[in-house]
Amino acid sequence: MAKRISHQKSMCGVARPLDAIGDWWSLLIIRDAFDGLRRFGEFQKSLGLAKNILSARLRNLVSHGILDTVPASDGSPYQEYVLTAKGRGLFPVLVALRQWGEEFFFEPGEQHVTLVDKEKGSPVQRLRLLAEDGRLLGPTDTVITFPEAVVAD
Amino acid sequence: MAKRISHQKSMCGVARPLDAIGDWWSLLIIRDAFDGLRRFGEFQKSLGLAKNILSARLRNLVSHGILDTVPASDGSPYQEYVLTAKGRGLFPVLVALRQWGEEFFFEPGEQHVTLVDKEKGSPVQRLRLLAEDGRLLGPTDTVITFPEAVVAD
DNA sequence: ATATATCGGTTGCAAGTTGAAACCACAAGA
DNA sequence: TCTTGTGGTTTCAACTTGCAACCGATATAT
Repeated sequence: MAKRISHQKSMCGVARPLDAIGDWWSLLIIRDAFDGLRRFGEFQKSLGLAKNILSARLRNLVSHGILDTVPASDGSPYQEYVLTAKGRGLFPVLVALRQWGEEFFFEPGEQHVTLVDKEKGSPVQRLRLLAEDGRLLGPTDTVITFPEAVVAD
Repeated sequence: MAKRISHQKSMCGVARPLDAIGDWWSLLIIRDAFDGLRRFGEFQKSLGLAKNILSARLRNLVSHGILDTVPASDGSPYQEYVLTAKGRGLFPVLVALRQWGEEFFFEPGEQHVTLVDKEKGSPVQRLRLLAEDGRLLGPTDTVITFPEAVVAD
């Protein structure tokens, strides 16, 4: 089942997540879980994937601690799949992906749903990456390394 | 080559991106591109994937307008792969994934590289999602809909 | 009691994808 | 000339995907 990354060098902070959610369907399952879906059949109907695949994906997500199975909630003898804290931690990933999709994958003017602030109904801002001192950071302003203990400038 | 999603409902702002970068390697290639890698051989050495796969992935990324091929830069008769604006737009996605990975995929105390502010060398803050009026938003504070379509309760 | 349906899967199998290794074309160097 | 390095393509066995059929447990209808 595991995609088998044999590469140590790649097992960085980006590669490890991909090992858990790096396939196509998993993120869509998680997105639906954020939307409140919990039952096998709900996911299957929403996503339209084959049941064996859904079964495998759910099992994989549970084994990675992203979803958890809880006995039931409404009488039925089945289980439900709910996001763990780790799973809920994927919220920024979904938002980032969605914002990128909205910016580059829709024609200007093409009608589509978007992420809005529930309280006000107004669109959210873009995700922001801030430095420790509050400066807004872009791709060229960061580097991947061990944080310096340095304080002096 | 395309994973062929036939599901209209799924072709939302999350699914469209996944159609372009939804496989395991593509994001790692893009990550390396952010790190300054440009040449076929550099990607191959860094990632350790088979050359045919790399070739296919690069072609796919170029066809999606995420990478662009430029003739050469240092005399060699080959081409280089550079991020387009669309590709650079993936920066928040990578950051989100990395921050999630750092939070949940490393033992507390396990040594690992992280994203730091290039200027100061200090760790960056977590990505923030802000409402239009500046409130910090979490998973339960947002909903996916058409903007302004919210009904008062 | 019997038939039927629904839910949450598993199993079988055909088709598609992946990836290691071999091969190829071109250019530079010895 | 022969060798090395770069940037791929081709080949082919192994693996993954996904449709469809099946299964067992409950629920509902007759």
